[in-house]
Amino acid sequence: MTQAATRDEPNREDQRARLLAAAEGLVRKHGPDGLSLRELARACGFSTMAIYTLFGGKPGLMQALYTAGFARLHAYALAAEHREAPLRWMVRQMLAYRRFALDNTGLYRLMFGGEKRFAPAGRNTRFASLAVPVEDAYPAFAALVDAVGTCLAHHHAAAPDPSEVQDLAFLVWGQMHGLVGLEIAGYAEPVDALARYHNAVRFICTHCGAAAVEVEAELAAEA
Amino acid sequence: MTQAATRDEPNREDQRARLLAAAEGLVRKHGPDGLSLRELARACGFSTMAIYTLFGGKPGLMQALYTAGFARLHAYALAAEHREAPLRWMVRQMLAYRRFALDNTGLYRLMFGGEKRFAPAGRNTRFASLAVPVEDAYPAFAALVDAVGTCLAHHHAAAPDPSEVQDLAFLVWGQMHGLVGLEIAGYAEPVDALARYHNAVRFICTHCGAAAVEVEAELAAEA
DNA sequence: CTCGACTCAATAACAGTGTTATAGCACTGG
DNA sequence: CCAGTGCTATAACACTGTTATTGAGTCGAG
Repeated sequence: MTQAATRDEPNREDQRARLLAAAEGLVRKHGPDGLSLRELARACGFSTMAIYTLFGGKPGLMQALYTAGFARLHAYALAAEHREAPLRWMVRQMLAYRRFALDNTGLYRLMFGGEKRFAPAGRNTRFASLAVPVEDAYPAFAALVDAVGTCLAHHHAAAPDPSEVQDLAFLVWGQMHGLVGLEIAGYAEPVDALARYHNAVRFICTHCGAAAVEVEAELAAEA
Repeated sequence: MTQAATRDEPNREDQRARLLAAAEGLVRKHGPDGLSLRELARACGFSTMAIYTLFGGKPGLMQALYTAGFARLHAYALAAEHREAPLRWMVRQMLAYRRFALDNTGLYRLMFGGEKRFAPAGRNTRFASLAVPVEDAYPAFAALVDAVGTCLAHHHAAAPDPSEVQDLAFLVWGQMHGLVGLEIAGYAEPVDALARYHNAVRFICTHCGAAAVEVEAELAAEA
């Protein structure tokens, strides 16, 4: 049977978690491409092979970091939720996105760097379920769509068209991702980047129908 | 004297150009991180050492690709210039940005991937002039500022505040970079990405004061 | 023309990477 | 208690960027 010697399951999960945490630290320090399996194994006291049995190799590890990153981004988005005040929700949502990116630069670059989604190199069949999942990004994006939709509905009389909400949410995502990406890549001093990000928030919120003074008040409240 | 044996200068420049072109091809195929000095040297018939004498090592080569990339982006921007019709200029400028990114995905990722700007690893003093030049990006950005400024001035009565133009141009850059980055990273099908990019063009141009039908006409003309 | 000096390119070596093959350990099921 | 199996550690392979060394070639001075 394949179930023969599963050993203690919780131990396996703990090891995975420890490796993932350490890997995230290394990615934070050296960037997504500076992650070395040997250094990671040394830092955790394991051998290099443990990573292969637990993740199936480096692509599997990257994949795990990828999904963990989107889970955390989703958590940031949920923490910013504020259904009773749609405008505040919107502002907090946008600021939370940038905060996530700046707090987790390594993960962010790994998620959006455009690597061909970590296709495994070897012929290991056990971890063939990798390579593809853009869908990990969906929950975080759905939260953004939610915020944009309620904000639009709150400031306009008629309920907005769902596809229009999707389109606008994607534009907002693009705006946030672009500014944050430029900031991370070093094309703006942090103070300028913050001011420009605030400009983007103003830009989008007023487009949603919010009054300029209200937006300013929310920005001041979140500062 | 240091001028002793400069050998034939044009030959050196030719070799640099050949290596750069081949390197760009490899970056296009394998991504910025998949560039191998040995493979590059093999493809050009040189030895690995030639890259060291001509570029000072891999960081120097990356740096050369970086500046070449921004020169080409600037060329795309200049080709989109259309001073007599500010709105058309604006639309063409934005579309040219995306076209550049899609035509030169490898270079684009190298330019905006956020690598710590190619600091040389060894203690080679001859190529110490590397690491820093964010300024390579300036000409391309200046062209964008120019387009945004004249478009704003054309659709508004009073001449716009220069700093306001700069801020808006940076927002536009962020919007373009974000959408293109998401597209390159695989977060949108090409057809959806194009439609959303068009949405961004509409969004920004109408914000500049252009009439919706005019923008639509320009988009149709450029299709 | 000849010879020293100097630059550059090619070979090979070093430290590092991901991955794989081989062997050994620790454990469970009978 | 023993066979069998999953997991790990050691070592090897092919590859990377970088550096040291060697050898070939060119230049200018005497």
